[in-house]
Amino acid sequence: MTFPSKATHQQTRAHNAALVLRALYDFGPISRADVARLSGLTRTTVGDVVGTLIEDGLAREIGRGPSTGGKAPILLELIDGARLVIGLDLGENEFRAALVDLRGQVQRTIDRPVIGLGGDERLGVVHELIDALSTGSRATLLGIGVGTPGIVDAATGTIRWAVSLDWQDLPLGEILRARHGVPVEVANDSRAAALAIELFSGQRRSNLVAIRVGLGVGAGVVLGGELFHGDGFGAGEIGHVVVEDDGSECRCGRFGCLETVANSRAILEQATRAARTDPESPLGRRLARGTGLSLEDVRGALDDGDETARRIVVTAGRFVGRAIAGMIGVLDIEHVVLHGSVAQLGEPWLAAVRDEARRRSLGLLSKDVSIELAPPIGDLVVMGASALLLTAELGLAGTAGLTPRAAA
Amino acid sequence: MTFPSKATHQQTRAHNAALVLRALYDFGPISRADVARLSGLTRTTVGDVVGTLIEDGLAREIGRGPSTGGKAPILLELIDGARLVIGLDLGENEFRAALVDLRGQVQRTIDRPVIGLGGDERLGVVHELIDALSTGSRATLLGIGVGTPGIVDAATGTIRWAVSLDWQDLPLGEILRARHGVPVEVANDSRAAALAIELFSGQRRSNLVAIRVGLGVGAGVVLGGELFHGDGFGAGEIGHVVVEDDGSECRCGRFGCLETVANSRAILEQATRAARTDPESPLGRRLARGTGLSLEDVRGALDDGDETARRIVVTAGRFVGRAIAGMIGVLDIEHVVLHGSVAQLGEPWLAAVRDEARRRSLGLLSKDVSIELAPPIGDLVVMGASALLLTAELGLAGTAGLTPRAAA
DNA sequence: CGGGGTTCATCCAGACACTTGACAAAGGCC
DNA sequence: GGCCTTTGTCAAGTGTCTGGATGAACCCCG
Repeated sequence: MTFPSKATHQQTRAHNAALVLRALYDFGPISRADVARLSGLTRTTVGDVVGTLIEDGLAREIGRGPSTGGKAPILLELIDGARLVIGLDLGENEFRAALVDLRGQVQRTIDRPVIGLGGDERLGVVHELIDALSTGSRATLLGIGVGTPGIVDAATGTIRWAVSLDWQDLPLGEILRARHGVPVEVANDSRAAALAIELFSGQRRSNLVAIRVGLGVGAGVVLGGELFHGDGFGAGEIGHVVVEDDGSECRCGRFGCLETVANSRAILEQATRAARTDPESPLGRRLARGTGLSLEDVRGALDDGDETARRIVVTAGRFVGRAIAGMIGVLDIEHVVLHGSVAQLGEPWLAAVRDEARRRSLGLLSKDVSIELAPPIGDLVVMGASALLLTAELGLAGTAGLTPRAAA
Repeated sequence: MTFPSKATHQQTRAHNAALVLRALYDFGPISRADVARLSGLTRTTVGDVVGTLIEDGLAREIGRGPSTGGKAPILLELIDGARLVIGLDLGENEFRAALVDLRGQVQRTIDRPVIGLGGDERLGVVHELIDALSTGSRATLLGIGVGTPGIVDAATGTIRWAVSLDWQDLPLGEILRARHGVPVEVANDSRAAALAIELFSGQRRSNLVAIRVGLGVGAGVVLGGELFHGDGFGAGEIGHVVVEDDGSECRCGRFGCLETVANSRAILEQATRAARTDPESPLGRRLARGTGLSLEDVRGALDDGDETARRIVVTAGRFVGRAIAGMIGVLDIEHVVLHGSVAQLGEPWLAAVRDEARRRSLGLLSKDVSIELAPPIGDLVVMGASALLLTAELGLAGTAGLTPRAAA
């Protein structure tokens, strides 16, 4: 049993400083007095904290605001570019790195294909990407965030198991910290994406589930504004819950996993079969055009009113809805966000997800549930990787800065 | 959006005081120096806090322990009976109240049948029970905890919806606080039970799910040592997730809810049908004996090797296992505890639950999962109601005392 | 145009709680 | 008996929040 850790004055300060920073982040430009009202801190304390923020170059005064009957307030704003973070998306086929500012604005992006590379070579690519982005901005580099497939021990930054990257028990966090000398956060890609939505979508929803449906199916669970990892850092691994008896084989070795019925491959396989059966259908004509069907083709077929395509997509969507219904029961979470390549199929799929989720969950709970597509805020994994770091270092998400880490 | 609240010195103190109390609670008898080592606090601070605890009558010195090479430590222990709480279990048929000490030891219990009573009369029974238990012990009465069916706004103590008790939007917390002048915590009974297991089972497991399978099916989700309520205080309401297409009608109005296939009624109905079909079977002979079958009869039939009974029980258990598999995927929680009347069927049921949960969840996650029956620590709802209060007022569970409440 | 009221920001003294360093008390070991 | 170790406490110091007071800045109004 781990014993909870003590509280210190430094933590109090860190918490309140994070509070002020977050007020600037979410509500700026804003005056000291308004920050005080918003946070409950005294004007004195806010003034003091703001002083250090300005000293650190994180905030600045931008002149006077309108008076409300008395002295006009001095408006403060966060300096978006005061710190930069590097967000990494270690995709199966391609690694992407981006230099991102505090608001999630991407300054530069680099991609590198990694198909066919071994584990060590892939690690080399990671270094290379970071080096390329960090030259010239090292002064303001807040740290490095990494989103990767597989199971990641986010506490230490160790990748336990990432088959598709040929990595096992790789202490990536430690390696990057040692080599680049900045804080590093590592998490599973779907989890990271969830945090991106929490932080950058413009609406803080302290509890939310973000489900990624693409080739894989995975979710990120945000509770109390913070990523929830579970006992073994596997929270959100819903893709391999068995949902169909006697289903087809999954890459995990089991049969009938959610992935096998709801992911992009499942949809494409069925679509291809349907296309072969009826070459004159919209799906069939699309198959004839090229080497194989893509989700774009399926989407096109849907637009053309292909009934078979619709049925395939709806069936896949229903399985996702079913999984959501289960989550609603367990967590009673009001916000579910969908993303990934399959989510981009749009309406008929989304409608099926929603319908099935509502049909299968307690009305009292589900009536307030919103199931939406992710807002277009860029590459969610890269953004999420950045969000990991902003949260850990600046307390921009979550309950703001009470972690020992933030006090350091 | 609610803005996080500020940190103060009082909260720091409350947190650290809770930490010391908890060290005494979990590891006592223990010396000040050991508490300091355990918590990371300095000996000075620990000594100071212990002073106030002794002043408040919560702890006492019980003489010297063995020396480890230096001055022998003064051992401290929690005074179990220093405070008492009243725990209420508002069951459908019967209200139960118990006077419980800090260790969960029950001092006195009172039961009152409430069958046939209206909502107001039931509220009267609640007052009556509290009055009966609180006379003579008001000085040390820490507060009142309530476990009730239905959806409860635990933040305010308002019962939103409890059909079986004929209550709707009843501000029970406020009513009891006003009438009895002590802190009051109200929560759903299944949630409360989960907290009881967390606090009183002797093993703190910061994440756990406790599933109650009886006439109703409900769970309590403990995350980070604290009850998780969800956005609408419905977290754990898994009984009404639809798990069977074209299933039978549930009391919630839907068809095929988990309850309809896994609760005691489902088992008894199928058992009765089987008993009628084959009157010579163990089930059949038991049906002939009385007016109807009980779970005891089913259990007896299982012991007699009734294959049909086994199949019925296993089928019901499998549905629970399926629900657990879903939870493992979403939350990756290692500890699942089962309780309620159906859980007492024992082995074949439990084995089916376990087997199905493992078969349907990702091996990497489920291999470390323990699915156990609740330890025999008395009436779980009464204990849980008490635990609610001990947690809120003394910070005995959870991350210890950082809530504004505890600072008061 | 000046006075009164209001709001903003800061300064300063005080309170609170943790930290550090020192020390006496109490035990074991040689 | 002397020395070392450990415990518990004390006093001084430090960091941080609080609350009252003060000056600055602005609006409104006569």
